[in-house]
Amino acid sequence: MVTKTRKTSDQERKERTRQSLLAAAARVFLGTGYHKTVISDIVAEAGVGQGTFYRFFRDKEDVFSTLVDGFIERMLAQFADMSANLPKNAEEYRAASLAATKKLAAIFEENRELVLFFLREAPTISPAMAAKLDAMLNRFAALAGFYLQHAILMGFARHCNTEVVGQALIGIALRLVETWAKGRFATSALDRVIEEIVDLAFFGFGDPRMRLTMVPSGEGENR
Amino acid sequence: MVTKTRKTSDQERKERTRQSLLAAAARVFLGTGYHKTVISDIVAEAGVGQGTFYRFFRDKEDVFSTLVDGFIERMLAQFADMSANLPKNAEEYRAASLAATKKLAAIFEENRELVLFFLREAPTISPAMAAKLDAMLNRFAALAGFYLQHAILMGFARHCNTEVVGQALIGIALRLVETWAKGRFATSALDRVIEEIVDLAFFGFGDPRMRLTMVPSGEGENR
Amino acid sequence: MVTKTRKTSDQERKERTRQSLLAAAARVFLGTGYHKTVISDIVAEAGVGQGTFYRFFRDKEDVFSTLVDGFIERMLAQFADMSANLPKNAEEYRAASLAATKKLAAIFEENRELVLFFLREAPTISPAMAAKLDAMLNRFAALAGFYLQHAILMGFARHCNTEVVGQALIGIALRLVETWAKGRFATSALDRVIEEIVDLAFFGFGDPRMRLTMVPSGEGENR
Amino acid sequence: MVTKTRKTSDQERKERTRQSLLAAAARVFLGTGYHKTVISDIVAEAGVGQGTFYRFFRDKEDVFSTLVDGFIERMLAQFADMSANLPKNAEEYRAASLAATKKLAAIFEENRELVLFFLREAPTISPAMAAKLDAMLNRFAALAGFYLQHAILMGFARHCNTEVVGQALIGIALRLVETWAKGRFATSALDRVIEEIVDLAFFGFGDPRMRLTMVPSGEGENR
DNA sequence: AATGAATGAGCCTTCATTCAT
DNA sequence: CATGAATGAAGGCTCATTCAT
Repeated sequence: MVTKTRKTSDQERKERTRQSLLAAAARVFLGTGYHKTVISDIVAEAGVGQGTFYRFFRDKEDVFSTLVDGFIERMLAQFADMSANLPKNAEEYRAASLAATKKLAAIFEENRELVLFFLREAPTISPAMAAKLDAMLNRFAALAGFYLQHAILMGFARHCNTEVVGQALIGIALRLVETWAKGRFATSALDRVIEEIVDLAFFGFGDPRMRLTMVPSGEGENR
Repeated sequence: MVTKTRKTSDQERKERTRQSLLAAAARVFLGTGYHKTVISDIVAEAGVGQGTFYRFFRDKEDVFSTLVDGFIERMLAQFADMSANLPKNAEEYRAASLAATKKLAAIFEENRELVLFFLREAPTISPAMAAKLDAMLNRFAALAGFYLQHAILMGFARHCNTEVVGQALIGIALRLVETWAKGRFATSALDRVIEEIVDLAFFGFGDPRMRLTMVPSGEGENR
Repeated sequence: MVTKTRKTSDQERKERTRQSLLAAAARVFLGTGYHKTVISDIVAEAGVGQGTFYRFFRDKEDVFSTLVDGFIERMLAQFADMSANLPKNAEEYRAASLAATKKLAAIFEENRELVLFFLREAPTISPAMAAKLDAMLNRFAALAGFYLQHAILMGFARHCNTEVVGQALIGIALRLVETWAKGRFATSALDRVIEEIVDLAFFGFGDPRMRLTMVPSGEGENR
Repeated sequence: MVTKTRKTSDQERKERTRQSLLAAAARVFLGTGYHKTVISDIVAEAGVGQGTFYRFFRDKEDVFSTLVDGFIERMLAQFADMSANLPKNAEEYRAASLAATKKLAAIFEENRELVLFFLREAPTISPAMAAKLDAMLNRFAALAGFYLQHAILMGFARHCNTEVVGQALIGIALRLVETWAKGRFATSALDRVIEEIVDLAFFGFGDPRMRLTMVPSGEGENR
């Protein structure tokens, strides 16, 4: 007779197996790369039987997808509350931008390998997976664009195409993540790099004196 | 005895075969993706026998690598002469940046699929291929950094970490390439997008009035 | 959960599969020759799937090697106890030689094809395999040499280079095995052939009267 | 117009090509082993085109066979005259045996690698090739048997099965060739080894005193 | 006659997937 | 439910052989 407790423990054991498969898959994927990973690597790493894999996942893409979904979920959760309090002035805006960037960097530091792996491999796995990555990046781009839009409306950012700039900011982040991971910028502390690019985003690299003449709507400046 | 004409025509035939394999490989890679492509796809597309492939290439990676080398070579050739005449003032600098970006965009437009393919797949193919892509991007980043450095010395760019900014600019370019390819920015013309990001690079998105207070050396501006 | 019985029966099934592959390999090797045999012949003969072969053996040489190791092991086991009781006089020595030769012949009769196959093919398969055969033959040669040495010391064999003679005896055995297998000596019974060569080994074919003059230490004989 | 000289030189060139293919094949076979040798190795070694091979030989076995035929022919030529003068007494018989063995050894020394190669590989190449080797060895065995028969008839060899002993002698030769080639017997000079085995053949290793009692027809000895 | 580019049959090997226990 | 033995489809690669030049 199957008691309720028995059922529960069965359930729990099953879930534990599933988790160890997921964890094993993550480790193997990171070490070997998605395309070179074979199912038997995963089950060996997880210490379960070959057939067990198929009780939980359809195939390699399925387990990858599951892993990725979890990651994206955690990722977006971190920024879910961000839209709650919008900056009220330029100072706050810059501070919020700096904070958001640092938060992003922190998340990246914690998940360094997984992030890089996902960014690099997702586009080559399947259209579905590529779309998932794309959707995530676009959400971030849209978020940045939304803040920028707000700043423009509030008058503490100049008028610009927020869609383009939003994507550009994501591009900066992605490239710096890659470069940072490869150990370039060795001399600069991460915080310095972040400030550097926030400055870039706010002020560009142009000489301040130049812009007086170059920006059409320049009359506001030389008051 | 082998006549000279015989040898020449053999040589030519061989080269034609090689080229048709390369072209076929490019087409198949783009359509199917590197990892899902099998050699028999390529030879079928090229209309040659299976064994013929191995007369020219060691394996799939070899043909990919050959394709990529050709592309990188053409790419760098386009920018080889750029360092010849450095901009002499801010105006020229901005014009040169705009021109370079447009040139890059034009090259991309011509090789749209190959570029995207290389950017996406290279990191997952092999460490060697990843290194090749990385090297190319770093060269561009260094080039941008070098120009920026020159501008700073000339006094028409503000002082900043040229290494970081160089990479950031590459990031912007990569992300916009991706986004553009997916048909976003549908409403904006390519030229507008380019101007937008060159402006971003020069001036940031910060409100010009803001920087008066935020940039320490701001007094130079409102004299 | 895996029960102990499950594990046991799995183990047994696996071993049975392995054995049927080994047996099939032996049959196919003998019929087709090592070099012309292909893996698919073996699996077809064994009645298992193509992939199954690779669960047990690395390649063709591996299965051959396994087969050979088993054979050598059985072979040497037969002669392991031989050194226990050394002959105490010439009579015993001759009897022991006859017995050993007959035993060898019996083993050969039982494994006729495998022996011939191994003798013929091993040298062409790989240096490792050639060395294995060589080692086995040298062990037999050394064994024969050792007995001869003992006989010389005991005074019932004339002094000679035991190393050379040991190898010569192996040579005789090998050649007769080959010839016998081909059905020559059809008229003579195996036992007669064996006696013939034991006599050859003991007395040579020279006329007894001749040796009186030819052997330097001949004075012992015509007392 | 094709002159006679033109024809001749064409003929000669063709023959030279054929010879260089044969020589190249021999070198490659010895270095690589028959089974691992591929046609392209041979043509590369010979410095001719791939197709040229097929103008002279049907396939790999054909060229091997040609090589072997030449070798056997030369081999047998060396012993063709031997039957001319048969030994007239035991002394001559022994001397002739020694001489023949030394001649054999000399031939072997000159063609060491080719001989070993042929002995080892022939049985695994095809039944036809195995038969060729077998036939050659049997001819030698028959030759030895014939001499022995003659000696028996003349009364300077004891009565024995000449067929068996003939093969046994070949066996001794083959085994010593193998062993000698591997560098064993390092201490003994070749001539000593040869004398050793001729003695073995004539007298066996048995103690001369023993045979008085053991050979049934022993009374003839101590007359 | 000689060449060597091209070919494709054929073998090896891997690995996702099934299924009896 | 978990297992792992067994499978065979699929793809890589080699190399003997052909044939246009």
